[in-house]
Amino acid sequence: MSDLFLYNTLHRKKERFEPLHPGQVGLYVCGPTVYGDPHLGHARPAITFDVLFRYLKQLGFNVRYVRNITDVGHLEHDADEGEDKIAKKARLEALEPMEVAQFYQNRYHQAMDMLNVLRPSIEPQASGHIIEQIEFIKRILDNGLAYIVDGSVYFDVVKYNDKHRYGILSGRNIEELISNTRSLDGQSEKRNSVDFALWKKAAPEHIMRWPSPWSDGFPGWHMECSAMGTRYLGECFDIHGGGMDLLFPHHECEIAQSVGALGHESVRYWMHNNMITINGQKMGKSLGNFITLEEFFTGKHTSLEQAYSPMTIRFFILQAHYRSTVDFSNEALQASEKGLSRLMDAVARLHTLKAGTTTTVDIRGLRSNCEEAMNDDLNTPIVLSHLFEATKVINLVHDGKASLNEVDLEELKAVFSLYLFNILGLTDNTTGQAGQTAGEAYKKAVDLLLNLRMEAKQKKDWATSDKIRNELAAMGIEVKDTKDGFEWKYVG
RNA sequence: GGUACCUUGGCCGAGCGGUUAGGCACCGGUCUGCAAAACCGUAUACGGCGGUUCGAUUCCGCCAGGUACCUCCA
Repeated sequence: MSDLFLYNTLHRKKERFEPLHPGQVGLYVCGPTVYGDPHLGHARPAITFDVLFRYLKQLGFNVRYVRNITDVGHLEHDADEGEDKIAKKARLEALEPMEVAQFYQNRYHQAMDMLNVLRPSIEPQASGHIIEQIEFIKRILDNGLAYIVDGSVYFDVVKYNDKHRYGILSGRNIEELISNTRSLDGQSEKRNSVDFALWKKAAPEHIMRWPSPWSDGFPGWHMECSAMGTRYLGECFDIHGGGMDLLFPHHECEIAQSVGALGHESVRYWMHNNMITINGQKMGKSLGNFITLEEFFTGKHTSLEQAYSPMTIRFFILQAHYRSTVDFSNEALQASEKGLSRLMDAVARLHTLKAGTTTTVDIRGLRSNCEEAMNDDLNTPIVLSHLFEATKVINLVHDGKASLNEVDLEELKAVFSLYLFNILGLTDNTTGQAGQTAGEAYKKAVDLLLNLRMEAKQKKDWATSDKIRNELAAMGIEVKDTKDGFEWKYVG
């Protein structure tokens, strides 16, 4: 079996993945800031790293997957006044900040569950790790790489850059950054524009605040990931993931903080998923062009021609490689919906196939082809293309135009189950929902009706036969006639 | 302005120095009481101009167009 290669943003190339400790993988991914409804942009990293998580486990690694919940910090852009997002939203809605954070965290979990994204091993909240963050800042201060101004603590990027290189991840150099950074209005306590806050003193009206050696305040933008990553995965760990938009400054600052506190880098492989675009432009909160996941699931958004199921969204995302941008459009989503349905129909059909005495089509390479694609930096579109090739085989066998022996048939079932369900995490929610809730009795009832229809057809009683089909269709049950019987599924 | 990336057939989207990606749509066919669906099959491509090479969509240069980051953002 070949080795797993992952694209490491730090070195801008694919590298063989070798964990720090054999058999163990530490994975950290930047999670959501819980101050708004989850949108399509949130789905991409969640699904990308969900697939990585699933695949690493499949490879036999013991994985600890940490994905944070940002419920404090993150200064707002016009907020040199020192107001953070959570607090601002809370005041608008006259709620406790933690109430707001909890609400959106729950919403996030709901959406992710629907997308069949597995929960991480640990999901730490920034607000629950203020002590760790303070300790982390202390270490940076002890190393002389931060300074205190009126109760706030800033990282001294210029000083850091004397000994280390600030910009190794994003490929920027500090001189250009200094000359190009727009000077923000108002006071700056920072010695240099490139410096960033480790701790911010809270303004009097600021309600999210914690005591610290320096002031009552809150941690800076980038601190939580360094502190919590170190806490749960150690001073050095394997993989850190997140969206490409976090590459700079967020991840660059994390590196500086870690080196500043620990004396060495923490992360061995940096992975970044690309953005989802809408009309060629990034779908983002700041641009106001995002569509929430709930809007996708219900179809209630002016840009949407219809509702799209969570699995359609998941499939749509997996059809592109995670490092490419994906352009959203109704057309593309509808194509995904049909493609997914074709795949799922084939799986359902697969379990009705009877083994033949001989095998006339070659499916031997399927498993290794899928594995090879996954090992090549998680090339999920290629995995899907192989599964579509196998779909063709299933259909041929179903039509009696090819046959598979017992061993090959079992292999085909095993590979589909492994890749489609376990690794890509797709589920069959077209037939699933009604079938699962109503159970076997419901299925048998439909089968009974359709058997009656078969009898009517044999008597050429087209009126009865059409009536059964049409009324079932009205209830959302789609009937397809086949050579020697029927197939049906609930389409809602 | 700085940095990085992208440009593939009607649409989406992989990939690679020489061999069919795949999906959706289209067209042709099979099946069918009808219809729908389903299934099978064919076709269409690599932004422009140069260069390297026996050969480039794939490597290099230039040009055009686009995107992202440089400010919170997945």
